Amino acid sequence: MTLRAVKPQHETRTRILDAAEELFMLHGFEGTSMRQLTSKAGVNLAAVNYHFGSKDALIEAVFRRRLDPMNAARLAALDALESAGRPLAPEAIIRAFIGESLRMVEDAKGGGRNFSRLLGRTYTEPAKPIRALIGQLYAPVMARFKAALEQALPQMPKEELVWRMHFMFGTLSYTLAATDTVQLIAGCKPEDRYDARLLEDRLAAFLAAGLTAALKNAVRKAA
Amino acid sequence: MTLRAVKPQHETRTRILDAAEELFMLHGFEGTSMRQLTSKAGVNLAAVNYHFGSKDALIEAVFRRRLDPMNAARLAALDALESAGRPLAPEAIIRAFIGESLRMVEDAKGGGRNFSRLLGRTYTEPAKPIRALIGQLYAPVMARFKAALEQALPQMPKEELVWRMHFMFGTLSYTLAATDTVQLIAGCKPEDRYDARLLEDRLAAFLAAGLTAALKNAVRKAA
DNA sequence: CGGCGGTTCAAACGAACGTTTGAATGCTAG
DNA sequence: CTAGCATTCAAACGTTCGTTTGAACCGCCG
Repeated sequence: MTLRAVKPQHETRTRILDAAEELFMLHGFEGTSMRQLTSKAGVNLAAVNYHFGSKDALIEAVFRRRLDPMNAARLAALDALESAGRPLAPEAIIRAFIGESLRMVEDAKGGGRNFSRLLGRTYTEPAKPIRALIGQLYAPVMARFKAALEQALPQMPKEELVWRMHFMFGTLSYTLAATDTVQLIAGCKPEDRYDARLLEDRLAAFLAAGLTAALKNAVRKAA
Repeated sequence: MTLRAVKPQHETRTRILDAAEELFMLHGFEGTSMRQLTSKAGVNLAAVNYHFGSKDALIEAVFRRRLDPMNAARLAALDALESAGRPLAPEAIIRAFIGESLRMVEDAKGGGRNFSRLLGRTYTEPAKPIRALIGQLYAPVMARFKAALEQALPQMPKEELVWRMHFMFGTLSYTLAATDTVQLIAGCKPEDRYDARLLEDRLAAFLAAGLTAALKNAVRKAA
């Protein structure tokens, strides 16, 4: 509990979390073994069970370390918007949501890029405990942003809005997870892939247009 | 090679493929064991190695069974469009691409729904051999649709189009993979989730608006 | 200086992994 | 009827899995 304790006290934990972040991203949870993980982290095999209790508890810790602050930042950004001017543009709300996560992609040094891709692929992970965890961590943010969008688009049928939000999260999560897939389409070098500012502009324009698209007849009838 | 051979000759293969489709979707490739898989399929443990050679070869077979016909159907749909009228609307091109996959989601009985979700989560799978397989299976379709969109949107910078196509595939794959996540946003019952017609209308409207959105200043400068 | 909590370590636990084997099975062709 | 072939089967292969154990190590406080 003195000088030395302050730094290395959690150094092993941090090294484990960083290694887990990268390996989970690369091979999935079930595809990553404790032996790979502890080996990459440079710690003893038993360290994970000592510090976290189990592999499942480690998974939760990996998500909480980044997701809690990120969602807090999203809510703060929305707070700032709402406290300023009255009528919120849909695109401003979208930027409040995606900005924080895209900035994380840029942070390759701090491991944010690994986590971004991990998070992106986790959205499509159907394993029950993980879905439950993600749902729990996201519920408050989801509710706030849904309310904000409902207010910004009062004429949109609620059900249509739900679907369009679903599409938006899909686009974002895929963008986070598979930035490299652009090459499959382009067939060329990446260039500015990690310029968060530019990517946010591109994505915000795309999403805002989709979100505020005119209603089709069939859809309007179903509502 | 006579009567009996026609049906049950490949019945074991089919049962394995169906079980693999569902289990890979639920637990991923590395998370699915041969023992679960053969047990669910109701076949002997050795059957997979006998009929397919290895687990990896089974994975490839699972994708080829559905993806080859689906991409052929996409190309056929685009052919039909191009042979008819000259100027193609972007939304028509989009529908040619997404229609076939959304119709597969509806086919819960034939296992198409399982495969849809498997496919959706595979887009964010970074494992090298799988990315290579997917890339190989999709390359021709990607090239054709990219060319069609370039022709339909001649004024759009090539690089911006690449990104918007990336966003589109992301939205589609997420929609296929995580149809249940709508509940996270809506917090209510699913209702018409599997009405492919309605879903295609919603998605096509969203994507067409995003694809043809006005260019932002920053983005235009970068191009 | 002695020992005490927090941490690391090598070693081992039983269970489950993908794959292989060689004998049994059942239909087909001669 | 029988020889032959594709398929199925139970059993075992060696390896790796997540977790547990008990001893060693360390800097700090009494």
